[in-house]
Amino acid sequence: MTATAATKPKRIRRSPAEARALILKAAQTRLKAVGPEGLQIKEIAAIAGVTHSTILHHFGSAEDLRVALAENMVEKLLDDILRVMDAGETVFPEDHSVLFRVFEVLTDDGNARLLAWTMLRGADLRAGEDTLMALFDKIHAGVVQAIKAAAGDMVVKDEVAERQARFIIYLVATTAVGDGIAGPYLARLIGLDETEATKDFRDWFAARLF
Amino acid sequence: MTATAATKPKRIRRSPAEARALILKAAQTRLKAVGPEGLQIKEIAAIAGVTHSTILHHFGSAEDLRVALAENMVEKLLDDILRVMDAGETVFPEDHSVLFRVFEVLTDDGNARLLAWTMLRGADLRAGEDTLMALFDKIHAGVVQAIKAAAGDMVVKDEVAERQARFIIYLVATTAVGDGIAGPYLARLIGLDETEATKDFRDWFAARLF
DNA sequence: TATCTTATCGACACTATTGTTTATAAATAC
DNA sequence: GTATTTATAAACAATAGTGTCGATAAGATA
Repeated sequence: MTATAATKPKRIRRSPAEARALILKAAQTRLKAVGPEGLQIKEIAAIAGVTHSTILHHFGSAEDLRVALAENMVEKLLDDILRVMDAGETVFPEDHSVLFRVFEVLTDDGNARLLAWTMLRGADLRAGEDTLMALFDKIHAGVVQAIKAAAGDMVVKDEVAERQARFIIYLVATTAVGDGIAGPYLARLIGLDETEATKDFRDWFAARLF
Repeated sequence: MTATAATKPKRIRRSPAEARALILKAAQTRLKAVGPEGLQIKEIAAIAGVTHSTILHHFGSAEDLRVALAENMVEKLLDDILRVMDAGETVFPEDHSVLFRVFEVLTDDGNARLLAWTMLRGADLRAGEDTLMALFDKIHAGVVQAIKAAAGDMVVKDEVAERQARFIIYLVATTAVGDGIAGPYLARLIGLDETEATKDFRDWFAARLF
């Protein structure tokens, strides 16, 4: 509004990496605001302050942008979980922070919805699979350790613990995804209030994981 | 191809209820084949053997058809579960058939995907809520009974059992929904093969529900 | 039989979204 | 300073999917 600000804003030329990051962030904002059905490139472009053809230039297609966003999210999520696991001395099962973090990111931030949306559209989500599997391996190792810790004096065979760890991870992941999508609806039907459907349920769930 | 069959098939005029049922069934077929993203009224119309404007006539809009389909599915699912619960003498926790039925309907028939799709589009799914809540109440009662049975000689307070039953139902529902959507993807990442991700996991899950 | 209702159809119109093309300007290299 | 690259933009084209309209015919009612 100032006189000096009246200088017409010229074109901003970003590096590809910067542009992609900017657009992904705008998409993330849009996702949280209106859900995955609002994820159309014109809207995202408006938030990012670019035109929709710029997005197409960097991502190839609208679908590819959504896939990139989902992959980006999964990777950040796993990374985040690993950091929480590494941070706490007592991870499982006394400490519920890891589990809460999973729910927080997937449910509360709308990422489960994005993930579901992307998958329902038949996207492959294969890119970066090696990275993700490596991250999962680390998480798996942490859970195995937690299982043995929870067993106390009892000796747990490696194979048994590893298998159980995979099941636990699968359970947590599917539950968080389902919670993120159908949680509010189910809670209403079943008769759980806000607190019960989130904090109470998550505590109850965490307590009986091991 | 026969000469007699050459009689031009006249218009078939159905009752509204019949027409709706026919269309819903076609939509269900299409859903299982290609997932919710293929649920477009022209495709459904082709399967049902009617034109897409007939669908619009009976359901009002394409979105309303999807909502009707999802509601129809939820109601049939709950009804089905109740029937399984009533049928077996020993329901929970020895018998896993109820749980397996939930996964079967939600995951294997693609209904979790439909449900998620409908919810992600922001549909309300409020119609028939009273009916659904009544069904849920019955299921809840069955689960409470199972909890007490599982406790054996130990006395379980009504309040405690009822609360736990709600959590269990919530857990099963969210898990099945998440499994139906992200199951295959997660299984691949975690390293579970087909059998482990379905039968084995479901058995393991059922065994530790109570 | 005559009349009325409405389920069905076919063709068309509308809109939202994606993708394409051509031009320009901002960095970078020489 | 000149040339090259390419990120950005604006206008245009294409498409898919939904919804509308008028006409027709199958039953229902009298």
